[in-house]
Amino acid sequence: MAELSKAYAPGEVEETWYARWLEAGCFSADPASARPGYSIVIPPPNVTGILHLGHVLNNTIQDILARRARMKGFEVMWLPGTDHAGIATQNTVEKNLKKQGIIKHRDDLGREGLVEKIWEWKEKYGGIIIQQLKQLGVSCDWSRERFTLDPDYTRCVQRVFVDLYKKGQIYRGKRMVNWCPASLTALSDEEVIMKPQKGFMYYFKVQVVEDPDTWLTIATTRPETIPGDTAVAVNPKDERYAHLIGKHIRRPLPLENQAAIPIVGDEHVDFEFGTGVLKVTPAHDKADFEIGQRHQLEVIDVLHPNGVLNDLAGKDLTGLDRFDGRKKAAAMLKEMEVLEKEEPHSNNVGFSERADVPIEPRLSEQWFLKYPSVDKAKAVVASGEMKFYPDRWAKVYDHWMENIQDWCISRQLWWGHRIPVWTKKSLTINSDEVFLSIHHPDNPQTGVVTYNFPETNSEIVFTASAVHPRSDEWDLTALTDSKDGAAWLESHGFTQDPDVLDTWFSSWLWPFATMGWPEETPTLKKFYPTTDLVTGPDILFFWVARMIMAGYEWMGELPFKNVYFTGLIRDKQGRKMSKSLGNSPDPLDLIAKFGADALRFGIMRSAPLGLDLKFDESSVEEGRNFANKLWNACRYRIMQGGEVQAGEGSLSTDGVSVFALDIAAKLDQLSRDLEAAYQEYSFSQITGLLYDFFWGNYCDRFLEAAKTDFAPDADPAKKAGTLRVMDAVMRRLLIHLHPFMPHITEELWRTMDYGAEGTFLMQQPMPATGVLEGVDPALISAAQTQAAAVYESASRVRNLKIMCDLASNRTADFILKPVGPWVAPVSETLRLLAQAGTLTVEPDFKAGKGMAGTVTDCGEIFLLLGGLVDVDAVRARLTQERKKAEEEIVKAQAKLSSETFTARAPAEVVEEHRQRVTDFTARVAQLTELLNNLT
RNA sequence: GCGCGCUUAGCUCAGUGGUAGAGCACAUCCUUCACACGGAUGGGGUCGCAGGUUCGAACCCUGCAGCGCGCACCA
Repeated sequence: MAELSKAYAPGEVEETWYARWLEAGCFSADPASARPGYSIVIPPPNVTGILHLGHVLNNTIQDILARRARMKGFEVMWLPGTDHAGIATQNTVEKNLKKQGIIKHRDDLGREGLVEKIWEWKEKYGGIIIQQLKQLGVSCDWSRERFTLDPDYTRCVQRVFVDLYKKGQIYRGKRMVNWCPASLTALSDEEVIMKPQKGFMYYFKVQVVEDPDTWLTIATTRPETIPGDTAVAVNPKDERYAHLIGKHIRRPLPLENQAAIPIVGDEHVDFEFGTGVLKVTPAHDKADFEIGQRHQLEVIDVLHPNGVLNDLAGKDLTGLDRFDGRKKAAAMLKEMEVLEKEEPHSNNVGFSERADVPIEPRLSEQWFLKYPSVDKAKAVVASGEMKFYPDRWAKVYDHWMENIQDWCISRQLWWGHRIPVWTKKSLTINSDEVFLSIHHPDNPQTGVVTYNFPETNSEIVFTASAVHPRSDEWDLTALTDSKDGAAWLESHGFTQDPDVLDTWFSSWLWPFATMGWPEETPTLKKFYPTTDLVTGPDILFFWVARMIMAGYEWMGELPFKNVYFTGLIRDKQGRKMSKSLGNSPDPLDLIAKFGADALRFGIMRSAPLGLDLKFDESSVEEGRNFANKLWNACRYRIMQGGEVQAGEGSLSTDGVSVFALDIAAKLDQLSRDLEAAYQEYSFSQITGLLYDFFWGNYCDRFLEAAKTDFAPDADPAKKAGTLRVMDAVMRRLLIHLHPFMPHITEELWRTMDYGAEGTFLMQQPMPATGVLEGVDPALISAAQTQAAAVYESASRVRNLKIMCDLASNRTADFILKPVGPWVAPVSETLRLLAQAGTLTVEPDFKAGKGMAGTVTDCGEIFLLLGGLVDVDAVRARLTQERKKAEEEIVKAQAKLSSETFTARAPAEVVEEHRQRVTDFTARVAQLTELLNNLT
């Protein structure tokens, strides 16, 4: 055993062990292993991301699960990787290029140029977060690192797209979508966040064309869209307006085109809201679009994609941003004297999650997906086959699945998986064999035909649609998931769809696309489905739900058995971590300052199950202190010398003190409690158990008690026994602590020689049985009672010392009147723990006058310091104690005197109360005697 | 509007029906040969409010309030 420094310095230790683990291949997963499989796929961080505390929490949990599983005998695969994160990454790189003055607009580089720049960026910065994760000590199998734009991965995405298309789950359509005017792309519903906004409600009046005396008042929050209005709607049941249906009003804007637009009746209109008259702008509102469909209304789009008003908005508004246009339009209405009022109004507005600007409902041609395997995905959680922790998220999941909407999967971006669809327009019938086969009688016009190209060994899926009924012109759509197929299409004049797929359309394949799908690889066979998924509830719909559906659709099985949802990390005031607030500490700084183990333990200790975590640096400091304490406990063991008891096996109890037996019993209890807490993924409970055991029981009690056996004149056999127990307990404690604090435990394991040279703690099997297996329970129980009594008594004596105003370092002499013959053999330990000069055991001791004392579980203990005692203080203390005991008696007796209690409460509860009365009565008697002695 | 969660010591949180707990912070004492990143002792709580169930409620039920989250959304 080596010497240890007085304080633990984590820096070098952590680096060294991580390098050793990597070198020894400790993290690599072998699909051929005979051990049962355990797997986790990492939630892939954004490739341009840097490590933040959310990652620390999430990956520490995964590492704990992975390391524990390894020790429990599983072949563990933790698969790491990164996500290309379409919008976020393209935005980041574009912004950066603009900042550097390389481009002003993405078009300056063009598609290929920009994508090339993003790849350069990815190569340069893409690995940062992975390197940072390594500093945290995570045990991912780095040889399996994947990226969602790897060639193999792309092939999976394309294959899935083609497959869904063939199944009729994917379609293209002109729909109202959520348009981000900043990123210039469509978004899914999940990427829109509703935010309460303060704006104005504008009330303006319009004249009925057929009845010039009648004016209608319309309330709107968006007057800039008036030029796009193609009707006004009223509820047909609304008596105020029903008679006007079919007539027209004059649209006030644009000034140069004050068209007459119809008044239509539509049930959608709520006559309680506003004036009960709704302006209908089919191009810029989802509900309005639907009204437009019902009444065959014209669609007038008055906005450019970037949110600037276009020519159709009229000469006064064109060129203005939508928000400036709003003010201008309101001003114009006012000038026309049709603006009746504007009043402050709060409403919810959808914002683009990424760009944080209000989204614009916009009619555009997009690809949509009807989700596959919905029923199976719903059932697997509802039935409990897949478990959510905490399980309340199952309800949220269920609700979303119940109301599931088609997914807009196309994005008008360049960074991502390009949609594997090619088109050729206005083809006329000719001798093209492909076309002829599509135009087969069984597949008239729109059928899906798969064609295999022998020369390229690739499959292409075609559909054809007539440009006009009975015309000879056809539009062809072709899909392929192969490079050869793509090449064939390109060379035959087909053009690929310019859009890319939503990032999540690749992420949802993560659990199997990373394992070699569609081949039936050994990895898939061994490690799919994965065991645990650890993620945040914020991506429950984005990712988790979709992975479940994808898992069933292509693997025929669920992708993971358990999902653990972490909380959000907030600052001490409960605010979200954000760059602008500057309240987000850099994990690497924390690691440098306190060590990775300290960060891991600290964050886990303050992470309540299923709740947000309020982070404070002091928790990491506590982790550091804990590590240091552990270090010193081992250091103390080393200082005692003697052979270390390596290896497992049950503990011989010959000559072992009650204190040693007690700590061994508590260790076995700890092992059981930990197992139960792991079953519930209750990490704060686990850290609590470990902390209490080590600090409270092992250090504060056992280690101090053990010092009796290490005194120069102590019995060598006793010393050996205590050391034996110390080693057995510390050995297992290191095993239990290892998943949380891998580096320091590995270092101590080596230093203490607990394992054979060249082996690692991280590869140690978790012992299945307790160290006291087979030991007489009565023996253990007696030891525990005695040890507890000594610890309790020591505390009372220390308290007595302080009451008598004796400083901690003052020695004082005591007399102990023992409660039984077992006390004398442990009295030396009690003396040590109580910091007494002498502690004389005298069964027949009779206290004299003016003698301070205390009642303990070992017996009455008196202080032999007559004249120096602050009698008043001791009296006050004893009186207070007696009062408390009397109150307890009153409480217990009150219960016992109730007949309903004695009749209805369980017998053991009643008995317990009787016992309490007896115990406290005895205590009161003793305290009274002590008080009498005082005067 | 619907749903979910939270409310316990100054702070962060444990505590699923039977004696209210921990860590930190605070106060006092102690550098005693594992650790001052430490030890010892102590003070501190009508368990958000109001009802109900029960012999007994921090815990179960109902209502209310405050905070947070999710879904939906009316121009």
